[in-house]
Amino acid sequence: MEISTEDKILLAAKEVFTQKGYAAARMQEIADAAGINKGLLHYYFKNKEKLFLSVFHDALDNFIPRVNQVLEADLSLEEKIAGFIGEYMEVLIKNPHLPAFVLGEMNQHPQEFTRSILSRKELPNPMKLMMQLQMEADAGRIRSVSPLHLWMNIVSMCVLPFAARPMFQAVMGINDAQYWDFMRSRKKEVTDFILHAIRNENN
Amino acid sequence: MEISTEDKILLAAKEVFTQKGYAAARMQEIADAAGINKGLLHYYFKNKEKLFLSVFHDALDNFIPRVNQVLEADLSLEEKIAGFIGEYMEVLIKNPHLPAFVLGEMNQHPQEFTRSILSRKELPNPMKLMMQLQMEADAGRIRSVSPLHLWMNIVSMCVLPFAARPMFQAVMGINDAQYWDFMRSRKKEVTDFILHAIRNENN
DNA sequence: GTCTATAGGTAGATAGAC
DNA sequence: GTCTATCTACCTATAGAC
Repeated sequence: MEISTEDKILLAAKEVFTQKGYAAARMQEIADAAGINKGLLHYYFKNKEKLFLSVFHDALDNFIPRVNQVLEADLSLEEKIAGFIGEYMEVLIKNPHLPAFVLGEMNQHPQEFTRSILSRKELPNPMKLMMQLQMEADAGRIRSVSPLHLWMNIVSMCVLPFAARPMFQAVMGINDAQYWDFMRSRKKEVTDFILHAIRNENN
Repeated sequence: MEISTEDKILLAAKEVFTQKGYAAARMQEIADAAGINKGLLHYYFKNKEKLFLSVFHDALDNFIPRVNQVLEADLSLEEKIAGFIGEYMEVLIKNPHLPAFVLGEMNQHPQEFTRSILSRKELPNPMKLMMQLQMEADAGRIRSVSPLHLWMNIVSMCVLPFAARPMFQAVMGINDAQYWDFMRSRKKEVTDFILHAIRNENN
């Protein structure tokens, strides 16, 4: 079972684009990484932009459905928060360059990104989680917090440590092994942190 | 009191570099934005990389001392956390493109970034805050939490909402005014969130 | 489908007049 | 200090043989 030329290209392109960004990526380098030549690259993907969009959308399509599955599941609030953080960080541990890549590119082309993301089949959908938060707060089972801020807080704590890795390691003086130890311990740490933050003080 | 040509260039370069990134930025566009021509650009800054580094380091030098001043001040834990978040977000509100720019560039050139940041006069210095956290936890005045994780949590909640703005607005369907309302309300919201998360349950 | 060779355009950098 | 003109290199994309 061979790996098709198209998949070899997509794999190589993912590597180069995520590490260098669209503008600095070179078609030659992608061809080299895929073990083919530039001509063949244009045979499969008419131009650089089309190849980039394939990589970019593949990344989102692998990501969004997985977290949505947790967000839309029939789980208690605590289970859902723990499940979301676990799933989200699991995907990022396997794709550690994804956050900086997506953040960088979408800020360099915000209007194209917005058009493009809104036309996708699936968007991140935190609505059910936010409704649950509101209900639990109304029922007095958790502290009353802004669902939108809480959602932003959860995503921030999951995503930023990947994107800020070079600064974090430099400032803290930690090596790669220590970084990954820290990241692995984060799933539980962030979950506990959030559950404590929304605990009702009257319990 | 005129603005010097060099400052006009730096200002224009900051705009173009922070929005397009190093690789996609064009010397021609910077020259146009500064109201001069390409030749003069090379007269003041020998090449593109030197111009970029001036912008990049100016950004960090404007940023790091301001937050360090709070981090190293003689304040109670609660005041320090509130002060840090307030100062950090205040700077970012005035430079909203900075986070995605810095995150993107440092991930595209991690080794150069690491060399460069370590040779700067001043690094972000959360040590005193982290010692305070440890002491308060040992004294039982706050819940025992990992200082390193807490530090990462605070920074994450401050920084990511700027870098993730296009995704956030698209997914939530909110306009620019609503986005800025949200961001302005975040200083207090994040501070409260953290203070609740580290509250000691036995109080 | 896969390759080589090259066209065509663009951008960083320099030379030199004023 | 500031400008115009130009050189040189590189990179995307295409043409065309196999």
